[in-house]
Amino acid sequence: MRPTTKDLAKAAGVSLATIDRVLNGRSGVRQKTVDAVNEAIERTGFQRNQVAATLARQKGYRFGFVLPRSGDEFLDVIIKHISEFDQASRAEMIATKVVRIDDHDPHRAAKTLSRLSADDYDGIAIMAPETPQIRDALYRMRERGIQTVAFISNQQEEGSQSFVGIDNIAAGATAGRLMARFLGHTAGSILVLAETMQSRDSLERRLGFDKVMSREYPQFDALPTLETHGTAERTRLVLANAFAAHQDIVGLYIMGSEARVAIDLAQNLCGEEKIITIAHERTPSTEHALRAKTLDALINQDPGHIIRSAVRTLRAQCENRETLASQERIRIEILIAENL
Amino acid sequence: MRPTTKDLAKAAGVSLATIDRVLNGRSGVRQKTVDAVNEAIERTGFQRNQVAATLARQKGYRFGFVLPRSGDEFLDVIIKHISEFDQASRAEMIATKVVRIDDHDPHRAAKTLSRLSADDYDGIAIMAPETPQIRDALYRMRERGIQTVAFISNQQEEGSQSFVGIDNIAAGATAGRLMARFLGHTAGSILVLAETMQSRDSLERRLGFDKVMSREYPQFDALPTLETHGTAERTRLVLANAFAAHQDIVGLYIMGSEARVAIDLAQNLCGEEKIITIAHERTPSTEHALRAKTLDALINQDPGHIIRSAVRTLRAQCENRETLASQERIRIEILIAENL
DNA sequence: AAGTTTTTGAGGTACGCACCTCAAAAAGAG
DNA sequence: CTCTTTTTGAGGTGCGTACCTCAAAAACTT
Repeated sequence: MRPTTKDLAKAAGVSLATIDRVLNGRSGVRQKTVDAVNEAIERTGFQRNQVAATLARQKGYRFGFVLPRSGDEFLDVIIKHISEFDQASRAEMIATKVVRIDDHDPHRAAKTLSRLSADDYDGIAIMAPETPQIRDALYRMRERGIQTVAFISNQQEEGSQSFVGIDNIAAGATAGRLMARFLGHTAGSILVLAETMQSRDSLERRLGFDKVMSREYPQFDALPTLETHGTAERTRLVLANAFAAHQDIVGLYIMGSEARVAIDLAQNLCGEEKIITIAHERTPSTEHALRAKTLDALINQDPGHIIRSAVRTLRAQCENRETLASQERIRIEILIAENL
Repeated sequence: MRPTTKDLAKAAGVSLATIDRVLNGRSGVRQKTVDAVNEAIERTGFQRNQVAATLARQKGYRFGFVLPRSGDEFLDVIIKHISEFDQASRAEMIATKVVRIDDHDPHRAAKTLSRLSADDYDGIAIMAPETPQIRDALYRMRERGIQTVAFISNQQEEGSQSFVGIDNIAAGATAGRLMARFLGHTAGSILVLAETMQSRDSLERRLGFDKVMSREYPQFDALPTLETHGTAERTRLVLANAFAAHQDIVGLYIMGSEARVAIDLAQNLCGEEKIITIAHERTPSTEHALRAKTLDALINQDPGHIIRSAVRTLRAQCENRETLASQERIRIEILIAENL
């Protein structure tokens, strides 16, 4: 039988109340006693029964997913998955809610964050660009006792904060390698498209892409990143200009998660010769393009896994546990028509 | 506040005892009453609190993973992941154990299965070839009240039993498409290797592979499947013969999960011209080969996901719940050096 | 040493459900 | 209508932990 708090109390030679104080980090316990209890935990191999703990807490766990207000197709997919998860996990006493923030105004975003109270949220997973305001807001949030985890968009390297999502440098490198291999022996220019190069994610993807292309495939010329600013008109404009300026375009790498317009457009502009097109994130339209062969490959991060992983991470933080890093690494998925 | 059993009792106009009887499928309740309770469940939106239920059950859940005794590298990976999972989920009152069966002797295997008691296992996930004996043993097991789920190796189509794993036809097609795209404009013969073509998994993979190759890439000649019987000697023999008989080999597709020997061997036999090699399942050695560029792509099913999914499925069956199919579909992963 | 503060213990209640017993009520049989 | 069988209700206990209160003990202060 696994030891319970009662057994632990006996083993440590203290009372249940003290065990409770130590286990839940309450004050008023001498360091000496804390050490004795921890020693007993080690010795007996005590593990808190999370099932009973969750039940006793009354309120299960309430997690918030902080997402940008303005969104692309991928965001819709994420939101759908969050609500699905919410449904499925209610029986486990885990409630998830989506909170939208103004992604173009860091001050307003930070203000929204500052209004999130520990009375309503045990933790939040945030997808937002890294700005000083948001960084500060997150810091204060943690001080308020709300756990935080960055997801999809990384916040910073410093490791002070956990992150759930893919390694974007590796994702870019993956795209680069696939592009080169699919192109085979041909040579020419490759277009790279992003919503904006302000975002760290795009920068990292580009970095990874170039690392592979420039070092190993000199026959290709990866052109400077074109910025679409997320609008259809501008996408049209920059793509038309690029095709006019370069006659030898053989590939298109769409780094942003809104690929719809670009795929359709490139299809028309490229003429007879088909170009290899690679995009990110599985959405209804990229999926359709993949099936229609207007897209050759998709680099994807599974929304379901990301969400579950974010919740597991937040929960572990709430319970002061470690997570198995191996279980939480989000895979960089390569999708083609056959493995959708 | 979510309704509890108490609320449900009031809503249905029955006592807690009756609610308990209905919820846990005990006998001695008139159909009329059962219907009334179910109607009240619908009406109030009652959902059993699994946290409390698990706690009250005393014994958490005990699941067995039935694996073949003779194993390859992939099996080792699976086992490692199961024990990792076991560690991590003890706090959730879920215990997992590995049970080995004799995969070459269906009768002994069935006998081992018949000895598994409902007193020791709430459910089992089985990875085994489909034979009448095993099918029967599984049937009887379910009668004994043990939930079952097939994993990795499918048992049958009939849908009477749940399956956690990849669609092997699609996996084969994925391999085929990648093979063709990586080969580009070259032409020639492609070797296909399997442990045995007796297994349904290999058959399905071959089927998918051929579907893509024969229909869309007539320039390639996918040779008949070579069987290695899982031994290094035979692998050496069939490969040497094949390379001797065909001078135009450009690709190698290894369908089994023991790729080590074949990769090394093909590397030596193919001479100057590099051949495109694709294998299944991530293991230390396929991972190494991928990094060393002696392997071009890997088709993988994530062991961690499979195991978690199998457990979620078994648990849902124990609790008489549905699972979200979308959450449980195992992805056919494409791995290259960049997205390992 | 007396007083003050800090630390600890003993005991309780609650969470939502499973599982048990026994008696009472309802339904069916003759 | 009585007798038997089936169905239902009332009540209890326990799972392992969180969280609370109050008093007692121990540790410092002056």
